[in-house]
Amino acid sequence: MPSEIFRKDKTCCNFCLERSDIFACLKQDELSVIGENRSEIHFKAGELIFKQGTPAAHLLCLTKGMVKLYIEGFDNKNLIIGIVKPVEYILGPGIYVDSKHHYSAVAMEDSIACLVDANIFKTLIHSNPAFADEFIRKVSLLSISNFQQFISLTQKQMPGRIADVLLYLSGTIYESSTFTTALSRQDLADMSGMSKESAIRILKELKDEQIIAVEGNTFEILKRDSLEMISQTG
Amino acid sequence: MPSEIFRKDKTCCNFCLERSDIFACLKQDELSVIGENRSEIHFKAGELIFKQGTPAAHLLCLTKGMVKLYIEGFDNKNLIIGIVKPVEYILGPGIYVDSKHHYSAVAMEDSIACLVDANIFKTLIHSNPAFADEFIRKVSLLSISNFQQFISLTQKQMPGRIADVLLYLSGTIYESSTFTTALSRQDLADMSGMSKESAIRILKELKDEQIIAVEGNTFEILKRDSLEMISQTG
DNA sequence: TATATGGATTGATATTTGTCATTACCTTTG
DNA sequence: CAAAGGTAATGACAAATATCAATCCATATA
Repeated sequence: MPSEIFRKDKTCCNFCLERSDIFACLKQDELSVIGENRSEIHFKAGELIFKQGTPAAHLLCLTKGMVKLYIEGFDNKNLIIGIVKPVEYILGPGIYVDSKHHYSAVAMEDSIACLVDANIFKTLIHSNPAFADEFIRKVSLLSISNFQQFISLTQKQMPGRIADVLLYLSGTIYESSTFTTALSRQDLADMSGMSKESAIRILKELKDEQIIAVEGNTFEILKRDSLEMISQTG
Repeated sequence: MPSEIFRKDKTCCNFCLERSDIFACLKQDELSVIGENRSEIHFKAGELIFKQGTPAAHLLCLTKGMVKLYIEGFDNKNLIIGIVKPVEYILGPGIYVDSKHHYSAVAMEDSIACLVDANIFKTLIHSNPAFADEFIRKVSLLSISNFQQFISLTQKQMPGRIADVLLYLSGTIYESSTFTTALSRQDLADMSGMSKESAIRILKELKDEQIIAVEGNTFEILKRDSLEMISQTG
């Protein structure tokens, strides 16, 4: 349960406390440790939050805005592996391996994030088994969703991949059949592993077939069934 | 350090103890718990060890043979996400999420594996922070290597992908520039996300260019530099 | 030995997808 | 207003890749 001091302090980690399930199992004094060792950072839309290959020593908890995570590949081609929205935290796999970032993060919109030293996080995992379980559960969920994207990108043709991206954005990220996104067409292409032109073409086809409506950066899923069918048939 | 009783008992978990780094941080009594609660299973080449979608409640530690892990996609197409050799353990992400397998495992050769109840594993993670760290480290490493494969499969063309598979087999799995594998051409295709025929064609090209030698299921890397170049240039 | 079986190989062809060039559109800036 | 810059959209074309069919080859089986 949230303590009084956190209720009063209407910033970052307090907010996290109320939303992100992973903090639910922390005791009051453990939350205090986090609260005392965090720094809140504001990012403007488009700003780089951290870059692949640089040293990583912090857990990042997003409290406002939206962030895209992407692996930088060859020829300046990126692969977007996920979108993060409040209140969700980002803790790359490098923390336990080589203390480096293995993907980059960019603020898609003006965003606010809290940084907590990774060592504090590790200490909590040692001292609180339930917290450790929650953390491993989180990592496992991420791994499972990676598998999904893996299959989508390697075994489906372009319409199926675009369908998956649209269903992901509508279902998981914006939680609405209509959504306006800060993602560019290039970003959608980077999520579905194709060229920008191909992404545009597939979107136009879906639009022509009245399966979706597109108006600039506003999308509406008109026939979810059809989209799911396209996702299935690859 | 291995205890006397484990030294005497020359089977599964004792062997694991001597090899797999994750067990190094376990205390003697903790190892005993594992030792008392394991069952050793023999698999013939080609046998299914567990199937995607079925209930998962065990940690599997491979002590002999070789196992391929693959995601079953659409149209009977598989994506091989990794090869496991002794002494390595397999603990899918489902254990902490939905207690189901999220990929299938098949014995490539005659294999022996020990099964340990996942709950025992979870208990150890609670009681032994160093073990928890090792485990999370392992999961993180897996995640990082997933990213590598992700980029390889989505951003490289066929020669680059085949090069990556050959370098993986030579470097990580067989640890030799010459190796004979139980993997079929279809398996190599399933590792690199292409059709069997395409895989065969690329292998032939590499052979024609004297970069590798192929004789049935025996491969030899003749020019590692060239192969790495092909991997880089996609 | 003859015959089946399954993987490996090859060639021809069709499909998918990327690249390149051009234009349109929209916003910002001088 | 005009110019500039960026994203979006479109068409023509080229490259990458899959599919299909046929053949080869080794091994198992009758």
